[in-house]
Amino acid sequence: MKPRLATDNVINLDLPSICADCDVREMTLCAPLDGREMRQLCGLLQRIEFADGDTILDEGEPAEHVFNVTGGVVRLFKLLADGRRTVTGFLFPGDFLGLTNHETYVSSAEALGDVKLCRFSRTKLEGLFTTVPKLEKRLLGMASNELAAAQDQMVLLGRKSAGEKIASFLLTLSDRQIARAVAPDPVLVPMTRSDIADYLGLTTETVSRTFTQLKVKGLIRLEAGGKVVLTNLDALKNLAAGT
Amino acid sequence: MKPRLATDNVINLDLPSICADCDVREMTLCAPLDGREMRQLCGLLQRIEFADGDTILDEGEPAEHVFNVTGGVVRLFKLLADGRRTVTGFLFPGDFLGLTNHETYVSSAEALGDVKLCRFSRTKLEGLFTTVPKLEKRLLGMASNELAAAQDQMVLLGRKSAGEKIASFLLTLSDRQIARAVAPDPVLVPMTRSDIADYLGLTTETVSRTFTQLKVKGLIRLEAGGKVVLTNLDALKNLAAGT
DNA sequence: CGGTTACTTGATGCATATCAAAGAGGGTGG
DNA sequence: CCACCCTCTTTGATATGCATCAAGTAACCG
Repeated sequence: MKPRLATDNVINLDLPSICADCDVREMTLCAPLDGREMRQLCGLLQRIEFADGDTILDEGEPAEHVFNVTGGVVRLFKLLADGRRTVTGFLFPGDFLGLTNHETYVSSAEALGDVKLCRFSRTKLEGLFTTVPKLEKRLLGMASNELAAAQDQMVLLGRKSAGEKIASFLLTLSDRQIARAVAPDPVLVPMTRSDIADYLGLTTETVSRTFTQLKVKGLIRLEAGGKVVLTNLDALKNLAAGT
Repeated sequence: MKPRLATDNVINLDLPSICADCDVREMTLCAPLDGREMRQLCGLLQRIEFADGDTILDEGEPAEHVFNVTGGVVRLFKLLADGRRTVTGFLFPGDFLGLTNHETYVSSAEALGDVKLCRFSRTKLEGLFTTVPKLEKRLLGMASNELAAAQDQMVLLGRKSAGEKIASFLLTLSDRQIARAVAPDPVLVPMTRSDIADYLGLTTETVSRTFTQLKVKGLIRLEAGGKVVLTNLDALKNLAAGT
């Protein structure tokens, strides 16, 4: 809940170490920027951290900031009036948080374990668009990718069986590990069965049972610490694709 | 032959008639453009038409063009390997088609009845971004809206019952009619039960049964020509919100 | 009008939800 | 360092909402 500002008294100098040692720069908003542009952007960001379960922002609240995830995992979700929850996505280092065309956020965001973010004032970032159009182009690209992922998720939610959903989920996590230069195979699953269930339109029990079934069928192996080894990648891919 | 004052409606007279008599300009990409910019954009578009069932573009094919829908309804969909279909959206006049950050389209698009589009070369449109940054800003705004809608659809697909899905669907259609300055109440439903089913993650039978149930409960009235009268708007809204 | 496609309705089945309870970690305080 | 507690996970038994299978009916169109 209470963000800890890592930059409380820091004046941003020519080479702010805050960005110089950022290890996700190539995957974020910042990727296309040159040194001078980086300094401009870096000049208006703050680093903040959250602990497990902390609320980062709430759906419907004024969208004053946007964020880059620099460490940890963020859970995005929306609620129905009676409490039913849909997890609309999980954000990993390099992902962008808070994009909206309205005055308010469209999903809520919570920390899933310790989370590090860099935070920008939305208006200040938009102010940079005129002098650094690359930024806006980059944001459009990221939004387009999100949109494509959202459509894949619609296919998953609307037309896939529980087994196909879990298989797709694991493969997506694996692909995202590759994108972050993490080995694809032991898939790290930091979220709870309940989070997964609300992400895939299932219940925790069904998620658990389906993991066991995939294990019994020899497609995966469950290891301690939420690690999943993909023991039959081809079969998993076929299952995920609906073959 | 006319003065080129950038702020004047007179500019319309200078526009090619193809854009001058466009009745969805205020809802499309073009909304924020002034007369001179409109002429630039208009100079590189083509008007094309499709008949019912025609394929407009295919998922996976090279994304060479982007489109504005100027008339009719477009069905967007994705297929699984075994033929299962998910309708990822319906596009109405003013909607944008073909946004992607990849080399290829991410969904297929078909005409649902007669459709009129204006078509742009993707590279030429992107070329305009540098001189008309408003265009890129506008596209980002539209993409952000799409993203918000996609997340609502995830909630619908993952957590809503058949009745809640149909209610939400009808209310969304109604809202979009308002956005196009069409009366909200007789909701026009030009798509088949099968299209609706593939959009909501149901079967045609369940869609049909659910319409009948809503009719029996007095929430809607079904009329000829695919018109649906919302006879109890509050109840429908409560149902859609999950109350 | 006849053929075709879309829609509705009914009977039955099944995948997943729900209800219930027993393990399995994981952290904390004694 | 252990014992306890809390939460998460797994497994089992049962229920149910929607899918599937199967006709019949209405709408559409050449």
